[in-house]
Amino acid sequence: MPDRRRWFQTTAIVYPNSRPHIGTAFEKLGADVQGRYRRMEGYEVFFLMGNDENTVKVSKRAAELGLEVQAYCDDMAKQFRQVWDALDIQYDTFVQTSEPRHHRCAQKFIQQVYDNGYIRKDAYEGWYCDGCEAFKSERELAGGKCPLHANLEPVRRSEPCYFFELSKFQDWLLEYYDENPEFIQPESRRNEIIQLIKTEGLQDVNITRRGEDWGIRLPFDPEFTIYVWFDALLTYITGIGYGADEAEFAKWWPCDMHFIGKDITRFHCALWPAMLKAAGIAPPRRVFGHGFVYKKNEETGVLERFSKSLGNVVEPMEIVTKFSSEAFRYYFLRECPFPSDGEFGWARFAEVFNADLANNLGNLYSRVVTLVTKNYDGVLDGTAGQKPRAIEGCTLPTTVDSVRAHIEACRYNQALEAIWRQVLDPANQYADKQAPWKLVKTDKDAAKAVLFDLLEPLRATCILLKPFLPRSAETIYTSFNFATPWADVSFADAAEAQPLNEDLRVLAQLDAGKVKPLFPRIG
RNA sequence: CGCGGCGUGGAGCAGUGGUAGCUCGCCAGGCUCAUAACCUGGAGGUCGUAGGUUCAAAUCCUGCCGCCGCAACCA
Repeated sequence: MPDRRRWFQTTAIVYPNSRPHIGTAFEKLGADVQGRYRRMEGYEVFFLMGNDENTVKVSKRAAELGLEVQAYCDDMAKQFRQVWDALDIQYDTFVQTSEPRHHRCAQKFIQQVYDNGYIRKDAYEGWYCDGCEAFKSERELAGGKCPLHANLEPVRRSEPCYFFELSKFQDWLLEYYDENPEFIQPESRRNEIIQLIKTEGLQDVNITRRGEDWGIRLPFDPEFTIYVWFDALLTYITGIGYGADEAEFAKWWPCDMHFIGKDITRFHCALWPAMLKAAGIAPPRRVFGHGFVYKKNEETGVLERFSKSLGNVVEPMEIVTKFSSEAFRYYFLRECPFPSDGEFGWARFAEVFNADLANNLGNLYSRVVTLVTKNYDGVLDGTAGQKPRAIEGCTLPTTVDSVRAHIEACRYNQALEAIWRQVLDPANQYADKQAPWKLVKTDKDAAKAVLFDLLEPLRATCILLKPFLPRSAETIYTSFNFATPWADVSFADAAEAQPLNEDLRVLAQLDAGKVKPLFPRIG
């Protein structure tokens, strides 16, 4: 057991050749919930994000726009961060791979791997397209021609390069997977990778490019630059001090969770641990390959991949501006299973928002506040030191345990479902059954007790929702004088009623005795 | 036989051997504190298909059909 529980997590490093879309945001969101949850649970958390800028595509894009590459990268990084900030992604560092620090540390790393004897100079031979000025794989040349330059004949070409000897790590990797069943998550992805390696095997990979101006120089042969994958993965260690601040690096490494898209599991589950092993560094603890979000075509009902050519890209800011970051967060976390695929459609978005946020949570909050305000002037006398009675169908300790388990397995949609079905629904049912608005006319104390009971599921919900909807949960929670300060709440507090030192009262700002709707219905 | 995933009431999903469940939508009723919100009840499924194993299969096995991902500006 480490003396202090710490949690280091990362999200995939993004190519900034276009602005982030919903799918990119989905990943950041899933990681954010995990990070916020771990913080609540007392972990010291470090959340690393960044942009992958040392690629030919980026320099081309900058050239198209007539910008200096660095200026272009800095501007994109700014734009990305604006989006992440708008979505309340709570990250601790944002690495740009064009930073001098990253360059230095990456060079140190590759030198180490070279010194350890896992990089060899050889010749790369393949089909080269003069139009693209790049090598093309057999697959890309299906039909014998480059799909982008059908008028040109691909030529056989050979050129010097450096190979990373990935094949040497195949057995070690399979062993590592075997000994660490949690390494690749979810399980379906793990099976996929193991199967892939067993059937196709791992080949040595060319990790250099020649004749590029933009990128990181190979320290032992400056004619070459480091190929983007080898360089990008290093962000995960250069961002926490590798090669610069060894104490800091030792504190955070190995990584507890790399969040990545399912398309790049190979790089993170095979290449990355092998690179680290080659440099004498421990492999990461877990890699989580999340699913993709597809766009539901509102007219045809067909699911499409977000793509510029289809013109169906939805930018996160569009939703945040129209609705709110909380609405954005809720939809994707509740509606799209993180471990597998999900879909986005405007109609569905409104449906989910209205049903769960407006009608259920928002309405429960507003009916309770109104009842307490109207009938008791906002103060429930005599509730100091009291404990609420349990509501039928709502066993908080059980629910808290299952929500916890779901979050730890990144099953965010199931965590949210549990909160709604096991806490909020019973609360609304209890309200209806006890009818405190009626009871208050005959037995004011009994009605008061019912309202006091109703506040408990609301309080627990806020705590459980804190990683998911940080703003709304805070607004609701701080509408009352609950005992534990918002900044200090943990899941354990949600399971057990916390007696107050003073009578319970409504602190929310009211307009004519009513709260402003937190989630105004759409439509 | 490249690898992998999916096919459950109108829509979206849960359910890995033992009376088919949830959300939305729809219909009827109740309530009126609340954001025309809330609560109760109902209609609607032979769980893609054909076989097999079993006392018992949506759930295990096999064949077939259909859809999708892994290779392309794209997470």
